[in-house]
Amino acid sequence: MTTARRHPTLAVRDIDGAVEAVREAGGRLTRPRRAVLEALFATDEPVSAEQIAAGLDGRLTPTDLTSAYRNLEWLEDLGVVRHVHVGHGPGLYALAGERAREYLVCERCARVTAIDAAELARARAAIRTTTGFEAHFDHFPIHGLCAACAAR
Amino acid sequence: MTTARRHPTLAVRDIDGAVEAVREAGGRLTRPRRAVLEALFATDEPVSAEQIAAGLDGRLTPTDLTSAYRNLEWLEDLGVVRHVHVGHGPGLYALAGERAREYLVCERCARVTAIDAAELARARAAIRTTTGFEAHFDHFPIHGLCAACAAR
DNA sequence: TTTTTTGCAAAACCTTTGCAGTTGG
DNA sequence: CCAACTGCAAAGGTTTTGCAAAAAA
Repeated sequence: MTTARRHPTLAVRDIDGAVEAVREAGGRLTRPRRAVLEALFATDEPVSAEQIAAGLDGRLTPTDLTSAYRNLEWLEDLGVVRHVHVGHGPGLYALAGERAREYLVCERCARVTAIDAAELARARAAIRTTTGFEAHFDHFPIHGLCAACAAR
Repeated sequence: MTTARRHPTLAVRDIDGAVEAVREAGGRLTRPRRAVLEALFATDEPVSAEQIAAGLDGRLTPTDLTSAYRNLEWLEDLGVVRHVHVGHGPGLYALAGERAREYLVCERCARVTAIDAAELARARAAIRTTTGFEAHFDHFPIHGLCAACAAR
């Protein structure tokens, strides 16, 4: 789970697309590998390596935790997976190609809000203008006060 | 090192100001407590608990790591200290009252840029308008590509 | 068959906790 | 004196590493 170095996003629509990407990269489609991919396709929000290894809390085939971590890293290098840090807990993994999402975390009520990356276009433009940075919020979310908590 | 819950900033200009704040809070000025404060005043960038305990790599009186953590947490509750997460390493601590700084981390070259919080006013305004969030970037920095890395 | 990948155990890393002993006020 | 705090040791939570065994191609 590295911070620097970013992998080009490799969008895959379904398991078959992911399998193709794995093959194309010269990787093998092992059981844990498939299990990790199936878990990621079975959820619509970022999940921890532990949840993935547990088969999304029992709904899917469980896998060894170490294998989950290794495959998540491998798939992240491939560009198929990415991970985000929400708070101080474990990193949360998701498919990189999913409709680009970015996260907002309220530091008071701890609520996590996911929004479409497009919604932050103006903010990104402002950051680009004043700092030269091309910012994104899908790895470290935006922290602050949500509307409700800010109103007090 | 909690994420939710935010402590009101208590700006102190120097060690004496910090000592006064400690006293006012009914706290004792112990040796480790003073050592932590001295370390924070002796550096102009966020430092890890380990660096603080090591007396900023030998330049200051070393302290027990656990005491450093406990005092940092205590001082953070007081509002005198805050911490920021830059990448995947340990949390980095700084005086909360220092000229408000916010951080930008390049995910390619890993360079960390500190800027005055005021510079991000327009970005914050854009985020407020589109999401209702009152954002700040002194706990989780802004991630993205710096100008140099984005240019390629 | 050959190379990749697994599964387990163990370590690494950062941070917190328990507790008997020390110390600041 | 006595509550606040320390220092050590030990545990906790997350992630990585080593290595012999298993399995994909």
